[in-house]
Amino acid sequence: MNQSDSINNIPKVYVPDQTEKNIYDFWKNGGYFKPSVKSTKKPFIIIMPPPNVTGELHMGHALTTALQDLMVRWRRMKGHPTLYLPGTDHAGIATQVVVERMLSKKNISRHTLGREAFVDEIWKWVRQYGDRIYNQLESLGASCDWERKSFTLDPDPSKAVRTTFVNLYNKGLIYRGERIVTWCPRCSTALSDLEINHKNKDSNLYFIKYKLSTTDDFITIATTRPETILADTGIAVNPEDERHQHLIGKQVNVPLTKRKISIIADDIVGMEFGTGILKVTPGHDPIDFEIGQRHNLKTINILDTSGLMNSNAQEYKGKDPQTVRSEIVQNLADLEQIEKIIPYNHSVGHCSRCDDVVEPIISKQWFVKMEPIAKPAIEAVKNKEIRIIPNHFSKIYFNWMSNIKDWCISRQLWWGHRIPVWYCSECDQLTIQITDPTNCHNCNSTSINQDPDVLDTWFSSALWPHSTLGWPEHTEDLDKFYPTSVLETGHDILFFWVARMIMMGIENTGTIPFDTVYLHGLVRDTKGIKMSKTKGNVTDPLDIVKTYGSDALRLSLTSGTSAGNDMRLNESRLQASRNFANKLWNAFRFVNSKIENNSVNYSNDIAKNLTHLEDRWILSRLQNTIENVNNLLETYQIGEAQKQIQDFFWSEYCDWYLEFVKLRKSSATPTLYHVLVANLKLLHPFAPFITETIWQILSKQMPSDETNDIPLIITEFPTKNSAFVDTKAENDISIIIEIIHTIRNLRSDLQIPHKSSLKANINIGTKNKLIDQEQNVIKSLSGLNEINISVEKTNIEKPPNQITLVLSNGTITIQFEQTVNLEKQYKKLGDELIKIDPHIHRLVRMIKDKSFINKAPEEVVIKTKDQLKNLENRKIRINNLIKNITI
RNA sequence: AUUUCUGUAGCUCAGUAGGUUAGAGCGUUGCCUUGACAUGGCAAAGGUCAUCAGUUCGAUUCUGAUCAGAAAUACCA
Repeated sequence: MNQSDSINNIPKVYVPDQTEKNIYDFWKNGGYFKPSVKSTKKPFIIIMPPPNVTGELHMGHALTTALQDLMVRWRRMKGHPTLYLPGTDHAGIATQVVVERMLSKKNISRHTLGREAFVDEIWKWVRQYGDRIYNQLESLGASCDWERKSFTLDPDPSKAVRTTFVNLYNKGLIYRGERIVTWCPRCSTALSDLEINHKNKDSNLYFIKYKLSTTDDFITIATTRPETILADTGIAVNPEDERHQHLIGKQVNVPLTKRKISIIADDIVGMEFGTGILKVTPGHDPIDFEIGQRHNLKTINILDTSGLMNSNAQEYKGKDPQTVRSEIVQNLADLEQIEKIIPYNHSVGHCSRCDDVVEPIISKQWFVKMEPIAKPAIEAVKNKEIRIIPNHFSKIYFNWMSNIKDWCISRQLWWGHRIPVWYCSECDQLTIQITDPTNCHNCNSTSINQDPDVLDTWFSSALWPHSTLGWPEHTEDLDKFYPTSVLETGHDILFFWVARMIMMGIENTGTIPFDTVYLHGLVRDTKGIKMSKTKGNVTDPLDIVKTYGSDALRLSLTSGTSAGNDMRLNESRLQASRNFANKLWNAFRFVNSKIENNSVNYSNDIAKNLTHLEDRWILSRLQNTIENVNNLLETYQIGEAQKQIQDFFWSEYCDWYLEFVKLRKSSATPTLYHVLVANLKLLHPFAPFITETIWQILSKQMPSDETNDIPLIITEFPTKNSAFVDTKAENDISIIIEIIHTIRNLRSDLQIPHKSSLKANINIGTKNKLIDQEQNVIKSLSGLNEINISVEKTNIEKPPNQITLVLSNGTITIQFEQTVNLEKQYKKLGDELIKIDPHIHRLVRMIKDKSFINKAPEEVVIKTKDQLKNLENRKIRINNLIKNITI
C-alpha cells in the first residue's frame, strides 16, 4: 500500500475479500448465529426453504438469502431470539439424474447396479458434495444456525414423512388408485400436475375414417394423436347433436385392429370441434378416462414405463409414439381411411425437469385427497392468520387452492422416501406403518414386500417447518420455535412449497406453520430475460462476490425493489452498491482519523455537548431516519428502508454534516462517531460484512466497555430517541443549506471558481442572527470571504458588479470584484416567474374553493395557505428585482 | 380461454394511509484533483406519472374501460 494513500494506514479503497471470510468465521465460531437464550422477547424464526442438495448457488438463492438474512439480522439486533435454520432437499429426480449421468460415464446404469447399490452411490455423492451449497451460502453472509441444519432424508424428517403418510392414510386422505397420471418416459416416473409445462406446438389434426360395423358407411373423427387409436375403447357424440343421433348405440371397427367398439352419448363432447365425434381412449387421456368411467368402457394401455409401445399395440410394439404416429398415418392413408390432415397448433405437456413430451397414462398411484386439507389452509389466509406479502398473491393462492386437484405423490424412482406400504403376497392386504414391519398385519405372513415407489420430494418439503424442529416428537425446539415467523421464497414456488406447507402444517400440528409469507420476484438478466442455464445468461453470484464483494451483491439485490416484483441485475447496479460501500469506508476513515487511540468513550452520553447547530441537526435527522427504517422494515418495505439509510448517510451525513464539521477541531467528534455507528447498525442487516469490519476497528480505538466490546451483529438496533428531535435545528440548517446552494449555483452558472472570493449581503429578516452565528460555515462551503447582514432592504439598484438572488425567506446580494455578464441570471428570474405563476393560481383556486376549505383536513388547508403565502412573497421579491433591471 | 401483475425521466426502478413544484441510481451536460472518498465533489438538463371516462373539494395513487407488455393456471380430442 502506498503511504500517501492512507490515513492511519487504512487503505482508501475498501477491499472486501480480504475480510469477509474472517468476519464470517468470527461470527460462526462466536456462536452468534444461535438463538439467544437470554431474551424473553418473542422468537423470530425463518426456516430456509431447502435448496436442492445437488444444486449450485444461483441468483435466486442469493436474493432469497439476502432477504432472509436481512430479516433475521434485524430481529436479532432488536433482541429477539432468532433462529435461521438451514437445510437441503434430496430432490428426487434431479439428484438421481446427476448420479446416473456420472455413472454412465463409467458405463454403469442404475439397473446394473441394483437399487441398493445405486442409492449407496447417491449417498456417497451427497456426502462428498452436499455441503457445497452451504459453503456458498456462507459466502453470502447467511447467519444460519449450522448446528441445526437438516436434510430431507435425515432420520428425523424421514420419520415425519412416514408419520404423516400413515396418519393421512388412516384418515382416508391418502389413497391408491388407477388414474390417468402424466408420465415422463425419460425420467420414467409419474409427475404431479405442477411438474408439467405446457407449450404450444405446431402439429396436425388428422381426420380419420372409422367404418361402421354393420354398414359400409364411415364416420370421421378428428384427432391429434392417431397412435392412440390402438387404445380406443369407445366413440362418443354429444346427445344434443342432431347430426349424430342415429349413430348412438351403433358399433364401429377400430382401424388397424379387429376390435369393435360402441358409439355412446356424452355431453362433454364439443359439437363444434372437428366433426363432433370423439374417439375415447380411457388409458391415455384424462377426459376420456372420465368418459370411460361413466360408461364402463374398457381401458387399454399401449405404453410401457419407458414410454414405448407395449404388446397391446400389436405390431407397433417397442416403438416410440412419434414413430408409431407416422407409421399409423401412412398405414391409414394406404387404406384410404384418412380424410384430410390440417395443420394445428395446440399445447403439449413437457416434463419440467427434462423437457421431454409427457404422456398421459393410466397407472396405479398414490394420491393425497386435497380438498379437506385445503379448506383450513384457505381459511388461514382468508382470516389473516397468515399474511402474504405482497397481498395480491393471496388471490392467486385462493384461485389455485379452491380448484385444487388430488396430488399424485408416488414417484417411480429409487432416491427418496420409500412409501411405507407393504403388500402381503398371501392375503393381499396392506400393512402401513411408521416402522418397518416384519409380518403382515392381517395374516401374520412374513412374505410382505414394500412398495417400490418413493414419495414426491415436495411431500417432505411440505413438512419442513415442523419436521426440522423435531415433529412428531414433542421436542423443545418445536415447543419454542413453532409456529415459525416468516417463509421467504420466490413467488414461482407459491404452490410447490408455500401452499403445501400451510396445508400440511395445519394438518399435522393443528397450527399454521408461519404467520407471514414474503414472496420475492425473479432475478432477470440485463435484458429482462429469466436467467437459465440453457440460455446461458446466468450470472454466478460467487463471481460477483469475488469482484464486488458480498455486501455489494446484497445491497444490489435488496435495493430499489418491492416484494413480488422481478428485478434486473446489471453491472452498473453492482458498481453503485460497491461505490456506496466505498463511501461508507471513507467516511469511516475520516472519523477514525479523529478518534485514533482515544481515551474518551464516545459511545456514552453525547447529549452534553450539543452546542452546535449542525450537531443538533444531524442527530435530529438521524432520529427521523431511524423511525422510518424501523417502520418500513416492520411492514416489509425493504427496498425503501435501505434507500432511506443510504440517502441519509450519503446526502446528509457525508455531503453536509462532514463538511460542516471540518471547521471544528474535536468538538464534533462525539457526534461524528455516534452517527456513523448508528449508520453501521442500521445498515448491518443489509451489508453485514463491511459494517462489522468497520465496527471492529472503530470500537477498539476507545477504552473498552460493555457497549463497544460486543460485535456489531448483536448490538442493539437503533430506536428513535425523541430527545434528539429538533425541528428548529432542521429548519435553520435548511436555510443555511439554501444559501450555500444558491451561491454555488451562481458560481456554476457564471463560471466563477470556488477559489475566487465573493462578498455577500444577506437579508433574511428574523433569521439574520442565525446567519451571523453560522457565517463561518456559509463562507467555507460557498467560498465567500465576507458576509454582511443587512436588516435594510437590499440594494435593488443594478450596479454591474452585483446581483441579488431570491431565497425562500429573503434575499442575498452577491458582489463581484469585476463586472460580470448577468444576462443569464436575469433571464432565470423571468423563467422562475413563468414557472411560479401556475402554482400560485392553483393554490388560489384551492383556497377560494369553499368545499376544499370545508372538506379537506385542517392541516392540509393550513399547509396550502402557507405555501401560497411563501410563493406570493417570492413572487413579490422577484418582481421587485425585475422592475429595477434594465437590460 | 381464465386469472394475476406491470405501464412513472434516455435506461433500470422507488413512490402502502388520495393533498409533494413527482424521486433515486445509472446515463447525459458543464466545472473541480480541495487532507475521508475520482468507486469522489459541485452544479445542471430531463417526466401531461400509457390512454379515456368515473368517484372526490382534490387522482400518479381509488374504480371501470381501452391499448401495450409479462407471468401463472387450464386446455378441444
